[in-house]
Order: sequence, then C-alpha cells, then structure tokens
Amino acid sequence: MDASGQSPYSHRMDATTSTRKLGRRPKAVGGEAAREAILDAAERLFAARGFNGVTVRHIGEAAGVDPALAHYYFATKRGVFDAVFLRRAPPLNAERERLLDELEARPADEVTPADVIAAFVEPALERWAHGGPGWKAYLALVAQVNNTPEWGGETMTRYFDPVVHRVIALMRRCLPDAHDVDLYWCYHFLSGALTLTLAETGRIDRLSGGACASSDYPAVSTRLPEAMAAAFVAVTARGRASDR
Amino acid sequence: MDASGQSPYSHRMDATTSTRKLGRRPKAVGGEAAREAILDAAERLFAARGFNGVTVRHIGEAAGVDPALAHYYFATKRGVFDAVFLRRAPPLNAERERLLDELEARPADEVTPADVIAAFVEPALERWAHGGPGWKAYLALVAQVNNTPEWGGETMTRYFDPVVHRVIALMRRCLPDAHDVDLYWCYHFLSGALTLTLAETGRIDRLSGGACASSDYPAVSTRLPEAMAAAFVAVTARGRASDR
DNA sequence: GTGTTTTTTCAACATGCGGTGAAATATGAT
DNA sequence: ATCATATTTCACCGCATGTTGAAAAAACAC
Repeated sequence: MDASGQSPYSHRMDATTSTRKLGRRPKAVGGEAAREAILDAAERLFAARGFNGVTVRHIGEAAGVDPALAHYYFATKRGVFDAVFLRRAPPLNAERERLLDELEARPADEVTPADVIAAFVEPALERWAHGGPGWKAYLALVAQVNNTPEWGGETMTRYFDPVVHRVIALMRRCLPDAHDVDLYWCYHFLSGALTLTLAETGRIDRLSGGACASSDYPAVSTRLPEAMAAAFVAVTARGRASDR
Repeated sequence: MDASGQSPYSHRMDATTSTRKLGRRPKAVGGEAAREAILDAAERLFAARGFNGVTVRHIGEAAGVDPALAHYYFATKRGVFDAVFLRRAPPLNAERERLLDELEARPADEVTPADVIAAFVEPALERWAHGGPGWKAYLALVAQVNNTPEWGGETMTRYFDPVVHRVIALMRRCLPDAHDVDLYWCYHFLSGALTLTLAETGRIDRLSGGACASSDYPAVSTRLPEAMAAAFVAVTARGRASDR
C-alpha cells in the first residue's frame, strides 16, 4: 500500500535518549509528542467509555490533533487501543516481578499469603493512587478488559499471565498442602476484587452513604491483601472431597 | 408526535393473564412474542459485545424481526437496554429477599457469614448455572455494568442497593464488633469476585491449563462463600487504627 | 362483510463512522 | 538554496448508524 521506505507504525521505545544528536534517524520531537498525546487521550476515553464508545475523531479532538494522525501512527483504531494497552504493561509487570523476586529469595516460612498478594496488587494500587490520571485511566481500562467476555480473557492472558503464574507458584510454596484448583479459584476471586476496585465506579460511595470512597488508597491497601489472604487460607485449608 | 390514542411503549406486565378474553384491550399474543424475541436477542448481544458494540439492526436480525420493531416497542436503543436490564432483576432480587428473610428469622448466633454470603450469591449462581442461556447472558451483562465507570455505578445502585443493604445489616448482626466501613469494603470485594465469575471470560481456564472451568458451578458455589466469609471475618476481626 | 386498532414492513433521512490518498508543511542534512 | 524525508492537514470515500413516518398487513369487534 505504501511505497515509502520506512513503514511508520512501529513501537520505538528507543530513540528517546538521542533526540538531539545526529545519527541516521533524527525522528523529530514533535512526532513523539503527538504520538503520546494521542495515546493519552485514547487511554482516558477508552477507559471511560469502552472501545466502541469512542471514535477516532473523539481521540483526535481530545488530543488536539488531526484524527488522521491516529491512522498515521497506529494504522487502525484497534492499533491505537493495543498501543495504549501495551504502553504501561511492562513497567507495571516489572515491579511486580521485582517484588516477587524478593519474596522468592526469602525462606519459604517467612513468606505469608498476604505478602504474595501484596506483591501482586501493591504495584497496581500505588500507581492507581499516586501515578497520576494516566495510570488511573490505564488501570480502569485493564479492569474493564478483565471483565469483558470473549476477547477480554485472551487479551489479559497475553499480557499478564507470566506474573500470575509466579504468584500462584509462590502461593503454593507457602501453602504446601493446597490443591492447585483451589489456588486458581482464589486468584480468580482476588482478580475480581482488585479489578472492581481499579474500575472505581463510585458504587461503594453511594452504597455506604459516603462512609467509603472508591479512591481511598489506604483503605484498600490495608484491607485487600488481608481479606484475600484469609480467603486463600480458608479455601485451601483442608482436603476437598468434591471435584477433580 | 403521535396522534394515536394509545402510546405504544409501556411496561405492561399485566394483560398476560387475560390474553384471550374480551375486555377493552385484546393486545395480541404475536406482539408479546416479538417483544420477548427482541429482548432475548438484545440480552445476548449486549452481554457479549456491550451497549456500543451492538446495533439495532443486529438485534433485529438476531430476533428474526424488523429492526424498526425495536423502536416501536422500546422507543430507543437505550430503551431496549433498560428493558433488558429490568426484566430479570425482580425475580432475582425476590429470591434473595426470601433467603434473607429466612436468615433473619433465625437466631443471630445460628447465622454465619457464609450463610449471608450464600443467600446473596446463590440465587445468581444457580440461575447462571441452570437458568438457561437467557439468565447466563443477563448475569454477564450485570457483571459488565458493575465494572463500568460512570453510569455503571449508578445503574447498579438503582436496581440492587436494597438487597445489598440487607446483606450488610445481616452481616453486622453476626459480626457485632465489625466497623461498617470494613463491612462495605468486604462487600465490595465480594461483589468483584462474584461479577468476575459471572462474566465468564474463560481466563481461569487458560490460566490453569484446563484444570479449572469458568462455567464450573459447583466449584464456585463451594468456594466463593467460604472464601469471602473468611475475608469478612479476617478484616473485621480487630479494631482498626487507621482511617476514619 | 365494514371499520378500528394493533402490529409489521419498508424505504428513506441525516449524521457519523473508520479509513485513504494526495497535497501541504515542517524538519534537518548537505 | 536544495533536496529528501517525516509529519500534518484536508477533502473525500463507501458504508453503517439510530431513528422516523407512511404504508401495508394482521387481528379483532361488530
């Protein structure tokens, strides 16, 4: 379709270091700025209204940019969405891996289920609370995708399964008698509790008559690991007669 | 706009009893059949692809009906959605209320947190497992709305808050030392775990390599109340120094 | 049958959609 | 300045959208 030498759509995470020196690829700072503006706007809009509730024109307008630029950089609307989803996954997972490394280095009897859960949820919760509106929108988007039938499950699998497998493995280590099926189901419950929190629908605010706030990071940070650790312990405590 | 005597869009839950007798309103059985066909098709499509992922033409085609009929019966696409959401809420909540009545009639020390949770989740899980594809789609739709920012929280509040307040009240009765804030947050986690289950994304199937199935009703029914009851107990066990 | 009302079909509307391709502009090397 | 490339703008395409109003068909009362 395009006869130009360089195909435009590519994830260039590099080139940010040498923006002003010469080299064979100057690339332009203006280009990257527009690209990021599109991603930021799309991130916020997709999180608020879902993939089908947003148009390329909305994104362009919100980013202060011609809508056709979205196609120039990402080829298609779905390409914009994928780029949004991809952008913040590596740093988030990297910190999760780092915390899991620390736990793995400790003796097994010095690691509690709450520690493992905290290593999984805390990197997300911390960015959700203190990472700025971009992270907040991104995590709400992840939460939304996690609860979307059909392609939701597959998308989450692709981006987040490796770290989850490590969480399960660590949990297995500190709950040696647990059946794997129980561990998977408990992770499933944990995942649901976490993603509903990140979605920040405001329902708990209304339900509690203002006693609780959807955005209350300390309230979640102290209760979620405690609650779900108890869930893991209770469910895996005894041999189970039924199923499998 | 319309000069005819009877405005067409109205929730007529009556008239089903006297369909064949005379009276001033014969109403027609064909009409109700088409109406239900539209709701069934819309239910399935909205659950699978979300409000904005479905068109009125899709609904008409899936229902085997002219798309304009959707406007004849429900005035607008949003009207179809609201009618879908409304249709199955009363029977679901009615059974929840019935089970909560039973628990309320029992002495407080004979009701466990797991009982209260089961009274809340079991009516949903049972229909999800054995209620047929209509209920399955409906519950997936509820799950999706529950995790939708902005209007998701408000919609859920309107339809489901009364029964949730009764759940909290019963939980307060069997955990007398609990702080209300802790109860609300634990309900929030429970709600997240339940709705992710009902969304049935298939993620746990992939994650577990087939050891777990998203649609495994006994697996959920035995574990979810147990897990979340332990969460309630653990979080509310002690006086909490932080927040509030 | 006639007449009335409800239900269904059909064609069309204004608008907005994702996407395209060429022209215009900016950028930087030589 | 000149040229090549990267970026941005703009007009436009074909198509799908929600919705409408009038006509046709069916259902029913008499």
